[in-house]
Amino acid sequence: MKPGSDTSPGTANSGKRTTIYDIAHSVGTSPSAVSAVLNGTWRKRRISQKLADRISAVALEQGYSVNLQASVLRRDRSNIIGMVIPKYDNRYFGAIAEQFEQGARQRGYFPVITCTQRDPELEFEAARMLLSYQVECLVVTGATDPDRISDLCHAAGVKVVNLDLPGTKAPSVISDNFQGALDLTRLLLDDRGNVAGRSESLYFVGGRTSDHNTSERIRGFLHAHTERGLTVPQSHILACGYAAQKAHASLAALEHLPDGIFVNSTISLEGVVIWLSELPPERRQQIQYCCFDWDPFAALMPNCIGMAQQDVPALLEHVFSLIKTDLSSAEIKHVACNLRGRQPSQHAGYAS
Amino acid sequence: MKPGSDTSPGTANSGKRTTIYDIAHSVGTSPSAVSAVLNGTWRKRRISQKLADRISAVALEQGYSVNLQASVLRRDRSNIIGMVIPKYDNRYFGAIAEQFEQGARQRGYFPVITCTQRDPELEFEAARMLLSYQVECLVVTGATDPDRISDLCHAAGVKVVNLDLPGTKAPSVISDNFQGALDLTRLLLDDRGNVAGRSESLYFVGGRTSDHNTSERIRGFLHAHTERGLTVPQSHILACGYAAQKAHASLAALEHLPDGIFVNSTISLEGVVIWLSELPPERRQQIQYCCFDWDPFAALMPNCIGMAQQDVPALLEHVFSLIKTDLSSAEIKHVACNLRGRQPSQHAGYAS
DNA sequence: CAATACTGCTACATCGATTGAGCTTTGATG
DNA sequence: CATCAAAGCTCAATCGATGTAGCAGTATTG
Repeated sequence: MKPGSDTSPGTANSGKRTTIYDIAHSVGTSPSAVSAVLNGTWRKRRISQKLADRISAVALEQGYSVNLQASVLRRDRSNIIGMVIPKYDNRYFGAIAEQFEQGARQRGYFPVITCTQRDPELEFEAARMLLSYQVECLVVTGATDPDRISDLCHAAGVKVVNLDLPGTKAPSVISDNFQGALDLTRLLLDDRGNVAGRSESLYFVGGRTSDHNTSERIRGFLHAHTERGLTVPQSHILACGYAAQKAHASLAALEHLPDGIFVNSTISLEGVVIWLSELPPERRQQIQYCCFDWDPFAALMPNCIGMAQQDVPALLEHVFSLIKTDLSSAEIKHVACNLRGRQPSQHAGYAS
Repeated sequence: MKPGSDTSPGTANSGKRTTIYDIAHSVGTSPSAVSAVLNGTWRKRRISQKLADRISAVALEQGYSVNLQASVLRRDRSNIIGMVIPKYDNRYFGAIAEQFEQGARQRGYFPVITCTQRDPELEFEAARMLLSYQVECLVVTGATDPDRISDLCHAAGVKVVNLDLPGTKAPSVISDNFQGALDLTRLLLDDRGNVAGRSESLYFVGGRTSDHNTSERIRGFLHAHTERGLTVPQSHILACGYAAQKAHASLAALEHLPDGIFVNSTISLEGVVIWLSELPPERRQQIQYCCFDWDPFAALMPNCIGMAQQDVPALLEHVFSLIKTDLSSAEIKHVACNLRGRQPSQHAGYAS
């Protein structure tokens, strides 16, 4: 008997958590036996059913739960899988976090997610912290500088997968931003085609040109214009960052109103929608938009003609299979988006 | 030198993570000194600046990071603060998770959040798991059976606070659901008052009568009717659970259309909005609704006349102050909601 | 009845970091 | 030159769980 050798007077459970030593003491057996019984390896360690039952009973009665810090320290595996994510409070990242947890738990991992507000320094610190907690694997989502984190993980011998934004030093799983943006832009151009006298280029709002997703979406956006013989002036690309306020400000600064807007994310869309709501109704009704990402309410707003929903289950499926197979090839896996156009009934009603 | 006594040939960093023993070996000093230097206690342990510098340099070079499992095991404090939350993917819980993390980090804690899909068994298991990771404190959010978890925590000597749904065995911080629902219902009744020939009771959609929040909101809903001399028939309370599909189904089953709906959460609202979108436009325009909880897009939908936004920063402020002061009195702290009515410009435009 | 096999358990080293209790060495003081 | 203090370290126990090695007993076999 090593720790807590003080033979406490009444119930063993006063103040401190019960350990296998306490239980061993109560039952009158050894800590090894208690450990074996409580972690399920007791059959192959030839502990009798009788002793096992007594130990289980006492453990239950004393409300024992393993100290995983000690357990993980001793074993080689921690079973912890970490995720770094920029935000929780929008549908896309919320769904990623939620489904990641589910998937991890199903596969026997304990998921720990850290939210970093798109702050590069915090991203890096969070990754360090997760490594200190001995994660076996790290999923880095929407990081501004994934490669720096990949280096950290490689040094520690920890698997990394990038999700949503690609890196060059670890395998990445991302949406097919080009194709999604292309489809979405076509949808918007088609819709506008129904209205006579409009041939100007659409506007692109939100995101940063420095980030891979934004630049790919812009490429899709431009391509859809090109294939119809339209040119997009620089002034129509408002990659003002993701924040709602910035999108709002960019639109408010325009000299004349656009008739169609490609919104780069639901975060930016919040600004767009507020801006729209401030316009006089008759002007507002002329302005259609589409948005990359999906939100159930945004999808039913009057001026929304379509959204590109990223396929979160498929993205995560790929992440987990990469983790299992341990491909460290830094390849990029593209996953198609689901194009969600407006339902006919909505089109007829809501928008009119 | 205890662990890893094998003098590796080339770089120390081959396969395994570097430990203080590796660094001690490289520098030619003791693990104690390395530990002291790397955790900042070296000044009071009288380690020279010179040695400290050498150790730091080697640690950086070898990409060392503490093994927190070992560190936490040894110290009495883990600095981990846990949260159990039902979902991430709606604005309310997303905001809670995100701001909880921020607040925790600011206060020097390491936050670990677990999402339990409103499954009572998973809630309990998740709490057990967090206890196993030696959390110092647990915030239980929206749990179906918070008292069971409180018992568990008390047995382990861990502080608990209930958030969003109250319990009887630990202090709770919740929104003032009665007042919020009362205000919201008044808003909706006022709005309807402008339209001639409507005097029927509103409908209440979503949630479970067994849960505290729902029953308080129903109480507020009923009170607002009573104070205007209106009676609400049982058939107008559709507490069908939170899921969007259930709300949709309940409304679809109605014999004639309601003219005003009180929606119990944005999750239920998703179903309501889809149901609305399926109605012919002329019927749809007659139906106004309000919703407890807030969502930036939902707030701007044509038929939405107001939302009650729970004050997440204030809720969390109370949670953290409870944790600090350690009041184990099982009191319930009520926090007022922000009533967000529709802006005039929206009213005029979007809804018409 | 000795040799062997098997059952049922315990002892002890170990994981990596922390920390109270020393143990040298240097410097200052009487 | 002894004496004492302080500076600058190292030793070794410890946190709780795990698992290998091994020790008693009992049952089986020749």
